[in-house]
Amino acid sequence: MKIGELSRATGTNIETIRYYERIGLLPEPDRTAANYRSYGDPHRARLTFVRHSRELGFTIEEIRSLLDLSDDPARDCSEADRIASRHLAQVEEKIAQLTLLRDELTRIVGRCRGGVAADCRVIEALGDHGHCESAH
Amino acid sequence: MKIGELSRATGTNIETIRYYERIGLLPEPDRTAANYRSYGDPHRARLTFVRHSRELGFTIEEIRSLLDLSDDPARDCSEADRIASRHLAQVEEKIAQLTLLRDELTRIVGRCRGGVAADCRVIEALGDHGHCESAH
DNA sequence: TATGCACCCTGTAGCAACTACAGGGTCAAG
DNA sequence: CTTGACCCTGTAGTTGCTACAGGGTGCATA
Ligand SMILES: [Zn+2]
Ligand SMILES: [Zn+2]
Ligand SMILES: [Zn+2]
Ligand SMILES: [Zn+2]
Repeated sequence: MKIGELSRATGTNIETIRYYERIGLLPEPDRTAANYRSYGDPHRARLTFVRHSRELGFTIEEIRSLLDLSDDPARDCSEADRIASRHLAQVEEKIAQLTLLRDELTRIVGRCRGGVAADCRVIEALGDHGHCESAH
Repeated sequence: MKIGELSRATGTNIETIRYYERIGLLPEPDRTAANYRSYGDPHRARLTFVRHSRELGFTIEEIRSLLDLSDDPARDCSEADRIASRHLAQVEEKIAQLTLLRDELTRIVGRCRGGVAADCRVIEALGDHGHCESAH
């Protein structure tokens, strides 16, 4: 399969596929006589793994570790568990942070009664954290 | 006040202050005889506005628009309201997205029972979105 | 007077994870 | 034989900083 086909099969931008190869996340595929990249099913599975992990928010380096692990089927899987748990914790923290932000923004947006910039409570609130109710 | 003092007064990295000047977010300050930047209270207020807005998640371009607005006190403030509301909507969307992610990750992490990588349900789940319960 | 040290300057390069060209080659259909 | 779709490499841009390298300035101390 050529790169365009792999791109369509996995919903991945062609440039992104080449990028993953360049950084060593995907192995270099064979080439045709015309120097075109030629992929097989293992490549497709690996790229699917990468894209799905990215959609779940894992970083490239985390994915690299997870791939190393799955390349070595006899290894203990506890590292995968640790990586996923740590990532979950980060997502939970990010949610907590954004929730604080959302509450603060809701308060700020609600203060505007229209008028000129000089009197705008939104602009005033942005210039002074003292008007905030949380540490955000 | 010199840049180090402004840095301490606002909790902003010195390099960041110079960066904001370079991209035109902060005006070029006067210079001392030794070519050191020299700031006054209006600079401090402006930088405080920028930092607080950044902490609330506004982009540099949004902050640029908000600053333009507050530089022109007679202007109608509805644009500020629009920018803040749109940002709030984005934050809410991000929270919704991360919540889906969190639920999916929780499910995935919960599947690991230990053992070798070949049998790991975490690695299996990462390689196949078919195991997911939401669109995340 | 020398010298150490904290501070300041400019300019450039790096981070994450892509994305977007420019400038060229390949191949099948009409 | 040309048109169009596809492929190649290499480089530069995105966002919002951060980290030097390689220099200059200013004040206190030995
Ligand atoms: Zn207003
Ligand atoms: Zn605040
Ligand atoms: Zn496992
Ligand atoms: Zn999924």
